[in-house]
Amino acid sequence: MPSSGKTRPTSRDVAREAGVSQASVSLVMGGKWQGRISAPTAERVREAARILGYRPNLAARNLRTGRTRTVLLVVPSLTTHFFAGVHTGAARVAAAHGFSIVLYPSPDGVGPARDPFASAPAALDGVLASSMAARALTVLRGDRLPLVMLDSEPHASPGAAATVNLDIADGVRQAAGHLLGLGHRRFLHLRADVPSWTFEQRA
DNA sequence: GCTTAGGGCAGTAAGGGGTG
DNA sequence: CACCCCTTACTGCCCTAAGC
Repeated sequence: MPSSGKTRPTSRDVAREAGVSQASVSLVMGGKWQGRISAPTAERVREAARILGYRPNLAARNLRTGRTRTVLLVVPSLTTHFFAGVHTGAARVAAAHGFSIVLYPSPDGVGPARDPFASAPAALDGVLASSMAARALTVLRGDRLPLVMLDSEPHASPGAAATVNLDIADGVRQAAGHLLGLGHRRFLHLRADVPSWTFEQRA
């Protein structure tokens, strides 16, 4: 049972329940026990954790590792299907790698995005920015946070670890070709009045 | 009012007991 | 002696209590 009236069991509680040290619990729960802990002992630890309802304390883990396994996703808008899709995909991939995504809307994708935390570099492990200008993220990421740019001008993000873009120009060419093939000859391009690399490519 | 000590929690390097 | 399995001791940062 959880010790000393606490509402939440700790790894020490699990260790006591399983009859092992706290370090062994850490190895088993972290999936790093193979070769260091016997299978029966690992199973005993897992069973004790299950009985107590133990879940690792993320604050303590972050304290020890100095990492938060949290990535900030910065998007210009929360009300379009495109960015909903970006978030869904990012969250799915992040979860598969043990990361979580914090969504942060920065309505002006060009101007500087404000830091939503007291210090983003202390609260985050990285920044994903969709359809933003890299310079808009200076305040957010400082000179430490890794940055991946989505849907952004490839050569205007010198600090980015990677840039992921759709082949917008070819997509528009194909769409135009399709319409031409259907016999259409006059087109209207209705575009947003926002200075954006994506819109320029599309135009 | 300021400083110091200690608690909280999980991760990990280093080390030790037991066995073949 | 080598290896397996596990423990010990320490670390990180922040907050609070205790002491001066």
